[in-house]
Order: sequence, then C-alpha cells, then structure tokens
Amino acid sequence: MSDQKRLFLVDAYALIFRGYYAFIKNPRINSKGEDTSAIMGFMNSLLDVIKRERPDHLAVCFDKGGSSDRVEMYEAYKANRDETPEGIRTAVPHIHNILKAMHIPILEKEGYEADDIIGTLSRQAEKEGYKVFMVTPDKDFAQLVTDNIFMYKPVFGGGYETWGIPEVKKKFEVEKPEQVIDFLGMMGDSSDNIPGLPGVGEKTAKKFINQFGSMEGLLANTDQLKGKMKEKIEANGELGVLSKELARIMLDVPVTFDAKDFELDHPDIEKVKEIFQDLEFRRLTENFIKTFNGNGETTVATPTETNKTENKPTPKKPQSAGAGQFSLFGGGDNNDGEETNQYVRKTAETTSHFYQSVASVMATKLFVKNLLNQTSVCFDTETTSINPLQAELVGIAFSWEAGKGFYVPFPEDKNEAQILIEEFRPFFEDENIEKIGQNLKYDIKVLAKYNIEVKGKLFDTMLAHYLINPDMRHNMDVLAETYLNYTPISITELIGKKGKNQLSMRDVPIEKQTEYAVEDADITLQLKEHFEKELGEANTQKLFDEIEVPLLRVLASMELEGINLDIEFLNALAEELNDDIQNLEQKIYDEAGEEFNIASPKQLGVILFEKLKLVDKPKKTKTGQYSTAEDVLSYLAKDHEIVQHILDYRGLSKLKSTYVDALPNQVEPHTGRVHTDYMQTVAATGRLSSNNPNLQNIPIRTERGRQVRKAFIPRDENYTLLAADYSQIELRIIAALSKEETMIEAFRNGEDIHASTASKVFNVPISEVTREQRGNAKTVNFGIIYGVSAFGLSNQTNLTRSESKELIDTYYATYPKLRIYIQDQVDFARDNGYVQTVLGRRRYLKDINSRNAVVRGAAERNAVNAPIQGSAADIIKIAMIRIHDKLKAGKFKSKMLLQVHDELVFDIYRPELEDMKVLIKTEMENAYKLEVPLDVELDIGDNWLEAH
DNA sequence: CGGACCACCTA
DNA sequence: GTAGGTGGTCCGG
Repeated sequence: MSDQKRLFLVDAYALIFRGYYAFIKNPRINSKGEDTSAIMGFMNSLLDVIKRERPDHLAVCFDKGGSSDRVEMYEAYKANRDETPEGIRTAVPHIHNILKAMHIPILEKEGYEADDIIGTLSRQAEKEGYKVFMVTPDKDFAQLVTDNIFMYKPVFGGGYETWGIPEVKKKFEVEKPEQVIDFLGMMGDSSDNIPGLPGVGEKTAKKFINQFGSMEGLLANTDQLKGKMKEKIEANGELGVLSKELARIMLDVPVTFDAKDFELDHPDIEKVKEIFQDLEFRRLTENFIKTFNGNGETTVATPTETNKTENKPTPKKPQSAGAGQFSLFGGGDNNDGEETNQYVRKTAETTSHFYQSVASVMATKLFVKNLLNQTSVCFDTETTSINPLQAELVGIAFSWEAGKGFYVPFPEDKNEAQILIEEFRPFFEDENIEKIGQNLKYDIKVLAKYNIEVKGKLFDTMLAHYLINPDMRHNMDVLAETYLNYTPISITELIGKKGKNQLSMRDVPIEKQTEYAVEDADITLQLKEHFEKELGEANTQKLFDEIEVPLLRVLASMELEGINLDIEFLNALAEELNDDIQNLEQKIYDEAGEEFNIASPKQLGVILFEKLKLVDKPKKTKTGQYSTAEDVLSYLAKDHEIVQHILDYRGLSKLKSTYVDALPNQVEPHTGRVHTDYMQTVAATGRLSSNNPNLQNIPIRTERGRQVRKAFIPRDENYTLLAADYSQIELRIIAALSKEETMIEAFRNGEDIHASTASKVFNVPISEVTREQRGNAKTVNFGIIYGVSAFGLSNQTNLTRSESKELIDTYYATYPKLRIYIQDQVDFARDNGYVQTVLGRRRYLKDINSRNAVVRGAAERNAVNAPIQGSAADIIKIAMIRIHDKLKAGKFKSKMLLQVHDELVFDIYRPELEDMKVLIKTEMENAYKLEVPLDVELDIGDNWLEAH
C-alpha cells in the first residue's frame, strides 16, 4: 500500500438514517425521554470507520435545504419523501455539536445535497494527489468512482465494501462509472422521486446500457426496440433526459478542499465526554476514549468481512481470535444491549463454538449421565410443526456452557422416539435441575405429548424480556442481535420460506440441525445470564418467579385441555345466517340498483356516496377512501333503509366468517376440541392474548352474536360449565390506588357503581337516576380508565364537547382523589420513564416527554391505563396459578379452560360443583388485597351462554 | 402470496 | 380515550 494521503468524506444523513432505522424496533431512549437512536447509530459508524481505517483526513457532509437546482428541474424531486422522523431531526444538532468537539469539519451548503459536496470535494482532493473514500451506503455515488476515488460502503450485517472501478463495472454491468448516471436515469429511483423511463427496471436498464451505452444512445436508437417498450420510450424521451440530469451528482459546488482543515487531529475529549454523558451514552463513551486515547489497538471485535476487494485502504490486522476454544463467544465482549454497533454482528461463522450431535445409544447414555450432573441446563426442542399438538420431536438441543452444546436427534418412528425420550425422563423430571428455554410453554406442551413432565425451576428468556421491556418484540433473533450482538442462523435458511416448498425440520441434514438447534440453546443460555441481572435491577424478579413462570405451566395445561365445541349447532347456525345474509344481499342490490361486493369498503363507498349521494360531503379515511365505518353508517341508517341493511349484512357476515364457519375448522382432530394459544408476551400491559382461534372475543353484545356461545359446551354430560367474572375490577383498582373514599365506600356498600356515580355527578337520589344518566356516568368511568379527554367522551356520548368537559369537571369534583392520582401517574412517568402495576410490572413510556402534544397525550393515557389494566391482569394471573395448583393438588377432575381478561371458564365435574364454587370464588376474591373488596360472580350452565 | 388497510369482535 | 385478534379486499412483487 502506498503512503498516499487518504481523505474520507462521510455522507451524514445516509448514515444517520441507517443508524436510526437499525434501532427502529428497539429505539434507544434515555431517561430524559430523548430518542438517541440516530445519534448512536451515526457515532457507531463514524468511530467504526476511524478505528478501522485511521484516516488522516476526514469531513462530514450534510444536505442543506434540499437541492434547489434539482427542484427547479423537476418539482416532484424527492417530494414524496416522508417528513423526517422526529428522532432524526432532534439528532442533527447533537451530531453537529459532537463533530465540532471532535474538530471534524461539517460541510453543508444551502441548496446543495451532500452528494454534490462530496462529488466536488472528491474531485478537488484527487487532483491534489489524495485517495478519496466516500463513506455512504447510497449506490448513486458509484458514478463518482475513479482510480483514486472509492466508495466505502457499509454492508448489511456488518463490515464494509470498498468499491473501485472494477466493482462498479461489475455491480452495474457498465464500462465506466459515469454510465451509472445513465443507469439510474433509466431505472429511476422511487425514494428520490427520479421518475426514470416507464417500464424500465434494473434488468432492462442494464441491458440498454450494454446495448446503447447511454441514455442518449438509447433515445437515438429506439428503432431497434419493438412493441410496447418502443412506444413507451419514444414517448418519454424528455423524461429520460431529465431523469439522467436528476441522477447526476454535481461537481461544481462552491466549496473548497482545505487539506489542513480536514486533518483528523485530536478531538476535545472532555467536551465529547460531556456531550455523551448528557445523552447517557456509556458504552459509546468508552469506545470513543479507546479510539482516541488508546493506542489504536482496539480493533473491532469480530467484523464480518464481505467481498474483500483489492482496494482495501489499509491492510487489515489479523483478527485476534480468543485464546481458548470458547472464550470468544460470550466472553469479554459481553454487550449489555445498551449500545450495539448494528453493522458488526457476530454469527456462528465468525464465532468459535463447539456443537456436537449425540448419535449412538452409548453416547446418549453417557450424555444423560453428564446432564444429570448439571444444576442448570438450557434446552430447545426441534419439531415438525409450530403447532405443538401436531408436532413430533425431531431433536432436542442442550447447553449449559456458553459456546458449547449438544444435539440429540430423534427417530421418525414414534415408538423409537418414545424409547429415546424415556432416557431423558430423569433429566426433565428432576426437581433440582433448573431448565432454561425460550418460550418454554411450547416445549412443555410438546413433551407433554410424550408424557414427559418438565419439573424443577424454570427460566424463560422470552418471559424475562417481556418483563424487562413489554413493548418490544421478544423473538430470539431480535434478542440475540440486541443483547449479544449476534445474528443466529435463520430458520428460512434451513427450511426455506413458508409456502409450498418449505421443508420440515426432519428433512434438514443432522449437521445443520445441530448447528441451528444448539445455537438456539446456546444463545438462550447466554441471554439468561443477561436477563437475570436486568430483572433484578428492575425489581421484577418476584413477578417473574412467582407469576409469569408459574403461569406458563398453567397456560400450557389449559391449552392442552382445550374446550368442547358443538359443531352441529354451529353448522345449523351457519345455515340460518346464510339465508339471512342472502336475503339482505338481494335487498341491498335492489336498493342500490346494481350488484356489487358489499364486503368491499371501496365499492360500497362508491355506491353510497357517488351513485346514491347519501351525503353532501362524505367523510374520508386517511387513505382518501370514503369511510363506511360503523359510526358513519349508523348515523345514516335511520334515514336510508339500504344503510341499515348493509350494517346488518356486515354484522352477520363477520359473525359467520369469523366464528360460525371458522371455529369448526379449528377443532383439533386428535382431541376433538378447540385449543387456543395464549400469548403471554404480546400485550404491553401484562394481559394475555389469545389466538388460533381467539377465544377472548367470542360475541356477546348482540342477541344474534351471543348464540355462538351456545356452541361452547362441557366435556360430557358429567360436566357443566362455570364462568367466574370479576365485577368492575378495573374501577375497583383505580378506586383503591387513588384512595378515593367516595368511590371506595360505594364499592364497600355493594352499590351499582355507574348508578352511584350518576347520582353523585347529576346530584339526584340513586333511585331516580335515569338510564341516560347512568349510561353517561358509565362512559366517564370507563373514560377515566382509558385516560379521559373531553373530545373522546363527546364522541362516545350524545353530549357536546363542552357538555363533556363540564361532566368531566363535575366528575373530578365528586372524586377529587382520582384527578390527583391520574396526575401523579403522569408525573411519575415523566420522572422515571415508566409506570408500574401493583406487582411492579413496568411499562416504559418513551414518548412521555415528547414535544409533540399528540404523541405525548397518547403516552399520558398509557401512563394512566397501563397500571390499571396491568394490575387487573396481575390479579387474575395470581388467581389462575392458585386455582390451578389447588385443582392439581386436590386431584380434582374439574379443569380451568379459558381466561378472558376478567373471567375464567371451567369445565366442572358435577360431583365437585359445590367445592369448586367455593374454591374458585375464594381464590379469585382473595388473590390480591386491596382497600376495595374484589367481587366475583359465578354462573353455571350447559353452555357458555347459559353460564354467563 | 404477503402486507396494508378497513371493518368489527372482545375486555 | 386503553389492550388485543381475525377476515375480507386490494395491490404489487
């Protein structure tokens, strides 16, 4: 490598955007509520470049005020870009400050884009004998590449590519880099709103360049084209020329390359530290100090190099692999998840590991012996299906030491598989060995089918992370990337995309199964170390050990149990519905004067508002369609028969498709019952959710809808269904937490809380409260739980905005402590960045200090609602665990089947009925002690409708 | 065939 | 105004 001087020109916004979106699923929010993702992403990249390349000259270029020249040429230029996200706008001043403190020149020029500045400077520096590297992911820069000017392009997944002339020629299939302009002009760029030639994409553009050399060449020779393409291109020649000019990076910006100014000298470290401290960057501070203070030996941990090219700016240091076989993996580079360089991720290929399959009978016996000597083991089952009821074991991975693990493949033959799993029974049923896993409910259900019970302490990393940050997603890939800076082998790599050609895990070669499965177990084990600490720090260890983990077993058994469904009844109901739907359909067509698809809001909107012109100014949805939502239509229903028919039609079709038709198809053939899947980690407040099918939204409000509930029936004639409901649990919680005596007293006296509220706010005796008054009071009571606003209230009632405001004011005067409580919750959230439930379940509210009033308002409503909804969830979870344990301990035949947020449904063995009534009511009402009594109503019946 | 959007079901 | 899930249409790869 020559000692030619090297200049690095950084395309700031490109790296800022990249950094910002890299963190988009897990934005970095500091305690002041600032979204620092963009700053962190940008600084990670900048330091990474400096550490890797040690440039002697460096500058950072920003766009400023958009490109006036290009807009003049074409006014739509970049017009369809979304508004810059708030997280990026707020980041830029910080980044400017940091760069200033680092003594790095910031280049921007009103009316020019960073591309143009970089283009101009690179040419100037080249003339002065520099080698120039343009740091940007944007392929448009390829047009600027020369013998001395290179693109230095961050690559997804980590590392960089250096693009010189040979790379550009290869990537774009051009003869020389300038032709990239023609290429971009032809295919266009939707993000920059460069129109391009119609009908020309990447492939065609390459073909044309190859054939004609340039845009002009193409336009001059359209006679060689044929068909539609010929017509389109001939008609759009002007657009083509314009597109080319838009794609061209300018080289004549009034900026000057000043070698001295661009020298990368020593930054003002104290100043940078101060800024970082203010932003609460801890790891980045260390990283920064190491980069500038240190000896430069701190090379990036284990970069994944892709496409090594001849033009590498500096020879790379040999990578310092860890000394021991397992030391690299999860060793010193223990990332705490707080800051992660999104571009440099470890993978199985870059990390040393020892994963082995256990194949022979002898090896298995030895392995189990070893397993039984452990105190804590992570395991992960591989199966043929994501539905545990249909899944067969393909293998089980085990790991108890980071970087190391074993895989036991299972035979396809069921008897042989059962024989093999019996070898592991002593392990799974050992009370003294802790079992670690990701989504253990799944593994427990699979093993239950083999009659294996998983005993002992459990640690589920998915649940742990749910408590650490319920708003995030908790799949293993995301967790590994966030906390371990590691990209696991993707399942699609193994079995392909889902669809026709997807393989079963069984079809994957054992070696690959081993790598994949043990990696999962290994990662899960490493995540556990991480999360254990974080649970302690957030004080949620107890919630984890005493609620979520025990609940996992409860849910597994409820799901395995399933519920009996009367399919014949549903089929009969379907027939009835079908007749009614067809009748309505005919009436609607007659009234509309034509046939159309009533289920298509688009077509419906045209009929109602263009053909029939039911309204002067129809309401539109945000996408510009006519809104045909329920509230809009029900307003018109009394004047227009067709509208009422449409509403009825929609109601009935929904009922039929979602419930009456769908449920019988969800009956599990093996058991003849319906097995829902409870999601324990999706609702940010701590509630469960239910799917496949969702049994938490079976209709009840309308007479027609509630018929569906008749289809949920007891196991057989020896059983009956029992439903147990918490009465007004959320209002009781807010009364208790706010210590609002008036409301507490009403509950203690067993009053109808909505009537009681109405009596107080409308100042009438409780016996004289009208239906409407009670209704309005009820709406406000719920409004309080959801985080009131006069606007929302007036939408829900027939009150005007000002009447609503008055009602809310009177309400607060009646229940003064509620207002104080609500304010306290919001204040707490502002100060701490989170709110919590009675059991300390947290929800972080990153927007609570947002400058945007709408965004902040939403966070404030969350601050009020999350502790209420979440505490109710906590309480019913306690009740479920206790009831489940008692049913098991007492060897009762009765089973808990369903949970619907404030209701539990049981299959009761008739002889146990009286015992069960007492047990269930007692456990539910005493699950958690509040200053307000909890009240549970029990109902019994031969189907879910009767039992409610 | 997957994702966005709309509509509608629950607590 | 809170928290979820599912089914239908429509559009684009």
